[in-house]
Amino acid sequence: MQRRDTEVPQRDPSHQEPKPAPHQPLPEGSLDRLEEEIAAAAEELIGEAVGTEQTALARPPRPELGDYSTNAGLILARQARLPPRQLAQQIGEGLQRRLGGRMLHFEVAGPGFLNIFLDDAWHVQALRSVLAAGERFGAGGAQRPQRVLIEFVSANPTGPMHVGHARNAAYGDALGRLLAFHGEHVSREFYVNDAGSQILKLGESIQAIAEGREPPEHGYHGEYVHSLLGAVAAGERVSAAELGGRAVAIIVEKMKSSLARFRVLDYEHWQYESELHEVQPQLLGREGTPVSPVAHAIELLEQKGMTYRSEGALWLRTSQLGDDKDRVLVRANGEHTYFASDIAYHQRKRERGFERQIDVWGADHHGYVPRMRAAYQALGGDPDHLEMIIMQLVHLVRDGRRAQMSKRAGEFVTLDDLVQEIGVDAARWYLLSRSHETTIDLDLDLAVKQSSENPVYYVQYAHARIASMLVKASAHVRFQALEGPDPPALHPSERDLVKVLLQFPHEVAEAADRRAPHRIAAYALELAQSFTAFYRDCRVLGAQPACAEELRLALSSATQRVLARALDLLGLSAPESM
RNA sequence: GCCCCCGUAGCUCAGCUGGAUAGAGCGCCGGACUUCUAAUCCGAUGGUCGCAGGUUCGAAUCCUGCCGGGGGCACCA
Repeated sequence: MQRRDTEVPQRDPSHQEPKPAPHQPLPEGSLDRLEEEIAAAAEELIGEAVGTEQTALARPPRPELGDYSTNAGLILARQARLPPRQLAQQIGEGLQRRLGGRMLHFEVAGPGFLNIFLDDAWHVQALRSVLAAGERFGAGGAQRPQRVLIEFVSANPTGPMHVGHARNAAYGDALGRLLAFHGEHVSREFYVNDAGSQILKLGESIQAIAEGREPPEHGYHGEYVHSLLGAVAAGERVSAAELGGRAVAIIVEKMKSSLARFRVLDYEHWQYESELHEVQPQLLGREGTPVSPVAHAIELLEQKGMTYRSEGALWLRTSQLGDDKDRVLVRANGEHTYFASDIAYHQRKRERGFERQIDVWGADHHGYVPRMRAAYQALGGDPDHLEMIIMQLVHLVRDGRRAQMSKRAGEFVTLDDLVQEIGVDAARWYLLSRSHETTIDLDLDLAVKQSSENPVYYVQYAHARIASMLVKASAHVRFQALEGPDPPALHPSERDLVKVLLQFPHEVAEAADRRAPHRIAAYALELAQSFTAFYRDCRVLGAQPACAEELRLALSSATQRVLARALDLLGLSAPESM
């Protein structure tokens, strides 16, 4: 074993840092630590601080190329004024002095890669660091935790949620879980568009059907409207507006239960658009009297000189802030546009103290992005603090051809249909294992047929396998601390599994920073595969010597924990048995 | 016309803030169940990374142009 005091990187030799307590070792097995050592070795050579943003510690494509490789020699060659291979060689020598026996040897390869070969003790120590982190392994990597508000789904309350909403729901929910685990303070909201003409139309449609008439032109048809007839009692005379309001209440309740079944974590707040038009006692306007949030936002924009009147309407100068043209806030007929409500909503969110707002929108809203960003900026917000994530569409495929999703044509797959047909886990995996930036083709018949082959079950199976194994083991082995002597030699599959586990914090950080939960799905599959290979190659229960069994149980336990975490981040279940 | 997304194996998709011989799942073909869960495993097949230039030691990745697919360009929501 290396002496610890030779391994502490001394970035500033003149500053005496307190030695770490013997029982609180630095996370020697962590990749951050390894990167630090590489950077330190490079700095020692170059004699100045090096930019490590560009350098990367990677897993080489083939095992013969070592456990890890770094491109530091290539990236820093210019700064060091050395040929890349020569620099890599010297960094390797420095690293060898720092890591001592933990590094078996190194090789310089290709144009200047430094390939690093680590010994078994390094891997065992790495596993210990994973175990020591416990449930927090991979958590809390956020640089500076912020109050983040994610608004997602926000389906119009005029009909059922379709597969597009399902994708939005799965994504927004997973992103929320991911950011929270990463260390952000996450809130979730659903924006209910319960104002405007569409709700009136909905009321009129229900009225018409209740009275045996045809719904009005551009009204709502179909079974779904029939299911809302409970909003009006037999013989009762109510206005279309009132009826529309009642229908919204019913639909929102339906959406809540559908989302809960889809395992979407509860929203902190359901924001009704209509409330943004109501006078809020605590919100004082220019005149010193209470105003509505919409009026408040418009006043602010007027004060900043960002509005003007033209053709009877009130306009916002969004074209000054990157939009193609100016946009109307108040129409000539005196009604507010949807845009005005949305501005008020975003302003309220900011005033409520959210430092970052993430809106998850459908692809059909992408043209809306520049004006919203402009408005946010016009109100004094930092445009970088408003993220509008555009989800690409889910295309319905029937008989190998794309079909338009249309309520009238019956080509309409709802969130509930999807859950009923293939289940929550398969549906979520299907929607979350792909980037939100790519369109998805959904052939429901095919999805049903293939649902049993969904890779999600492979991941869950690995989890269940470990669970069942650990139940058998727990009676006679203590493994959590991994206190025994290191086993004689690790199997390649054991070393590989350790390295895949070590990747997890990095994967979480990447997925969170890039708003890309699908990376977690890819990682979960890779981890399950590595575990299965390990399970195939290494007998766990009863392995000899005892320290080998202890290590393998520890490895299994750590894997189970990370699998469960990855599944949870995607809102998937982690069954104990299958 | 302008803007956004996509084009990678038979299919569905990863990889895209530049790294080594481009990956996975499914499908297809051949094999493995008295052994810790066979919802598994092993092997085989499978690619002009849409096309053409450019930048670079190095391009699926960055830049430009083109082709193809999808979506959006309201005093609708």
